[in-house]
Amino acid sequence: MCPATFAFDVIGKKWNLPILSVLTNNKSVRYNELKRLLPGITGTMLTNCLKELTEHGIVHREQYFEIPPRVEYSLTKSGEELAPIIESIVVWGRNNIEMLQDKMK
Amino acid sequence: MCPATFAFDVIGKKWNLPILSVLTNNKSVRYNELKRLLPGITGTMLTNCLKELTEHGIVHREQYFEIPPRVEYSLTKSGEELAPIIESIVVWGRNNIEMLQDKMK
DNA sequence: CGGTATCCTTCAGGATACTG
DNA sequence: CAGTATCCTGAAGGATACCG
Repeated sequence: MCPATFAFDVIGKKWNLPILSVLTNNKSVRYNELKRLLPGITGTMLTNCLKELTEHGIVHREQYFEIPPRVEYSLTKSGEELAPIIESIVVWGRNNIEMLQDKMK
Repeated sequence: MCPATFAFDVIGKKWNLPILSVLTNNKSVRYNELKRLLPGITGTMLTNCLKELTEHGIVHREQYFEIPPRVEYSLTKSGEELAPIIESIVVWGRNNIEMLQDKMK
């Protein structure tokens, strides 16, 4: 598969950027915490996305066998390399939305 | 709307990154040329995406009233600011896909 | 050439209930 | 707590035909 296609698929999934954004701003996040920080996401979607991101080596899943169970999600090395990109996307969004609003006036 | 949400929506649409990627590598592209450079896209989708990107001030549409008609699409100032981001996404994809393939071995 | 209009299909994503 | 399993809906996306 073409690297660009691979990257565009990862970046271009509805919930992936929001999830990665949360993980960029928090060292390690639990499942339900992640869900709380992502208003509108359903459990099914969160699970699917995390699974895919984990398989792609972008997110790390650490399971602690305690009662009650605890699972922590964090960025892998690959995921951390994505962090500055996500940051610049947010910055771009901030600049661009201002331009749009100026036009509306 | 939150700037991050706005940016994630733009970036997170299936065909937007591929389209912007083509426009990043070509100063100005015609409709059918764009379609040819994006294998798999349908006319409907290309039209919808271009319309939305134009409304968001990311893509510029220049119409020449000739016979036969000619329409050129290019990046606006906002769109050009996105170019380095797209480039770094592609670079990230190239590095990451290698890591994935190494794991498969 | 560069679309639009129309109708159709598929699957991403959602709701709910249940489990180790 | 952190999921699975199941079923379901709607909207993203596709195919086709036609138009300025």
